[in-house]
Amino acid sequence: MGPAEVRRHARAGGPGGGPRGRWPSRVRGERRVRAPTIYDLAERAGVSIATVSRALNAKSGLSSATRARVLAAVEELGYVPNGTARGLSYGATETIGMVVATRTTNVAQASEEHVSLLYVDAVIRGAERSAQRTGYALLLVSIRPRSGWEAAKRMVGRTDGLVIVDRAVSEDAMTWLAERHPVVALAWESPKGNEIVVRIDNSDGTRLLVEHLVHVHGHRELGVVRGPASSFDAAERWRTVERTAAAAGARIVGTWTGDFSASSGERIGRAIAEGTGPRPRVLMCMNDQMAVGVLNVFAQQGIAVPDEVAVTGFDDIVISRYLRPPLTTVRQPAEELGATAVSSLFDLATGKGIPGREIVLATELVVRESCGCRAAAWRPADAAPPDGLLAATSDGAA
Amino acid sequence: MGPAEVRRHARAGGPGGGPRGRWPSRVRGERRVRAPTIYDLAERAGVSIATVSRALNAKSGLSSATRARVLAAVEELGYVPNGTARGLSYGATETIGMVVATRTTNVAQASEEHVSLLYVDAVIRGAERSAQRTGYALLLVSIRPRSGWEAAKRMVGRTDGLVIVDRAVSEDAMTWLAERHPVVALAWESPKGNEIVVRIDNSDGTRLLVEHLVHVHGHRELGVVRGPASSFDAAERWRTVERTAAAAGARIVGTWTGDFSASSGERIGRAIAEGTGPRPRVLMCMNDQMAVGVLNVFAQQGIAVPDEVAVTGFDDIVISRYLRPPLTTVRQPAEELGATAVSSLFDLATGKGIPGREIVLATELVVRESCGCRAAAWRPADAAPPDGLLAATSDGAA
DNA sequence: TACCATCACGTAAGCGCTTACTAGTAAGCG
DNA sequence: CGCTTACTAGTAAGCGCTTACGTGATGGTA
Repeated sequence: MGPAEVRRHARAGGPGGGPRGRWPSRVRGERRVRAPTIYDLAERAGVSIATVSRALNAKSGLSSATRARVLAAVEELGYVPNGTARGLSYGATETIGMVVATRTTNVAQASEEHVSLLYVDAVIRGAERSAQRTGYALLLVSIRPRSGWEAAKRMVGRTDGLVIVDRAVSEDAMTWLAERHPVVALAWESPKGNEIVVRIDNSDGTRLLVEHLVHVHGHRELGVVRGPASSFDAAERWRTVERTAAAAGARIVGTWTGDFSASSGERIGRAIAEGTGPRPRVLMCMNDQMAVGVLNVFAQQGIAVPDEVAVTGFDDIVISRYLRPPLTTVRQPAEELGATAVSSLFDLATGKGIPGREIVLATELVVRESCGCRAAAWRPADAAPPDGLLAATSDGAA
Repeated sequence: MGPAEVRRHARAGGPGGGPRGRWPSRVRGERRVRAPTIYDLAERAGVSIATVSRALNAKSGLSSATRARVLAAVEELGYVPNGTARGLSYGATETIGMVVATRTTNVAQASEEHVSLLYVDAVIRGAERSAQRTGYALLLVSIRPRSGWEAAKRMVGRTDGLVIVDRAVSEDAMTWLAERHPVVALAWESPKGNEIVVRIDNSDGTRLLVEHLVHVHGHRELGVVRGPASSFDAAERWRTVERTAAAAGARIVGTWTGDFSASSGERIGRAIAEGTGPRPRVLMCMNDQMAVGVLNVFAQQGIAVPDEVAVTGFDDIVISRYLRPPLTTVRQPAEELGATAVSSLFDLATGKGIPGREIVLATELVVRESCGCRAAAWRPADAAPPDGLLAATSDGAA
């Protein structure tokens, strides 16, 4: 076995290539060598590149001596496989794309918007965790309001599947994407095409919350802060409030419409505080962020929560438990949403997943104090359930 | 010019390849066609693949008629370039890797840890935003405590540069990485190798905070909740507290050591609340998360903040402004940190950046109410600066 | 009218890797 | 002792794209 001929076509400065990356290999005294390839490894170990590849990928049909020789060369040269080349050859990138929407580019507004991003951050984290478990990486791309979905399109050629979060693209775009790539949509209406939809059970959580307010606290008149008309979640929650309230014998005495942001909650809170009419005794906000805004204004205006007005939210974002009073809300399992999205993508890949399927995750009533319940004791970072009052599942049960 | 011969080497089921991805092209009735390549475009438009490539990349030397023909074919076929192939050929992936550390995998503990992740989330967001501006995507990888840095290593072969957040890898690993890839380290000590370090000015912010407590509120005795010994930030903040306190004529009357988590803050808060000795009148927590824990315990135990004990933090995480009382802290520009990291990476690429350089971002004192200042009025989502008392920059000034 | 830029496009090599196919060799068997 | 079988390892094609070179056609100039 003559030591394999190596160094093919002597890199005649032809097209493509050069050292790894377009990036200059030597900038201002920086020392960075050309990244070794399997050709270098092969030369070093005295084998062919096929053998190197087999050794690297732990394929069978190799003597352990040869394998050891190759792995030694890997150490000596500090070899790292070129994922791009691997992906091209192997036919899979081992990457999952995550497309999220960014509401604002405005830096001044950024800190305000942070609050609304907490939810997406959690989804991303869950997805990353799930992807990591199978050795995949997450390619993150955000889409600005007017920027179009070109960025999402480009992801098709760079990933093995796509997770679209929360209306980051239009319906047409979704269809286009799902026609040619495995796609999972989060918080989307029922699938029309190949995409798998993962969302939460808005109606169950909303129902539990309404029933808690009516049956435990005896409220018969509800105020509601609705979400934007464009939101599927907002619509579903509102529908359920109407239906459940009627069934439970309660009346809706006032509605306000926000856009899911904390500042819209503040606007509404101010309107209520400064209004002359009778205030509702309870204000159901259709998400936590608006509740945060309302709570802030009420604190400022000296309106006691929950004694004068009870306030509730929806989502259970991280900050809700740290508010004063801690916010009673419905937990939406954001991390699990992300994790489920990724595993559904894998299912789609292995043929186990059913295109066009819909997966609904359970929500959970989280009773804290803003509804009028009293925490009997504290547990780390959160309130214990009020003493015996409620039948519904409480916070931290998991 | 005879219409170019197309469809080379008739795909004889050879190695590699097949339709895009390892993923089956047809799962349970799902319709997904083989992704069109430039060969398909070339055939459709009646030109060669070189011409297609030139049209796609807006190169010159093409008649506008030909270009239009190619672009029409793109629309008709729904073509998306294969980023992997492009990356391999072009020599750049147009992707930036972001390596972050995950503290826990434990799902039950997850909600507790969320708080500590807020900071990293913000950094990621900033980086993504910055990358997006130049058409780059972010490849996100997290590293678990014991998982080793293999994942980071693999990123070298899949990205054009790496951002390492907050000690996600060891020093040796950092050196190894920086030797063969453009690397920016966040919250790292001074660079020893090629890496560029971006961090915040811990000492300036800490100094302002100490001086505020001493000169504005007249505190002469400070309690300090220190961070973990392993943290560079914690050490620097602590050093500055000691130095500045001495210079300002104040004494440190007690120190406790936490690990930067909210739960360690609760532990310490409990120890202080239940302890028999005299309580410090002010407690400087070296990050916000520990302050959150302290505040929670104090609320539970009926200790008035700031009247009995003033509490301060460091970081200005999102929730700090919504705590009761709103937390006085030092703002660390997390998003800017991420954005700066990415732009430094680009600088490194274009030769403008200096390897081994250190970039320090300014911090800002954020006076709210937990220090004893009183908000005169509220502004959206935050408190206005206390009336005339302070010289330091206040929150929301931007 | 011969010649030479210029333009528009085609040809083909090569990016680094995986893998089907092939070949050589040692062991097993009648 | 010739022949099959099982390993091990090499050869080369091909993944989809970019781009250095070539090559006709065109038009301008001497």
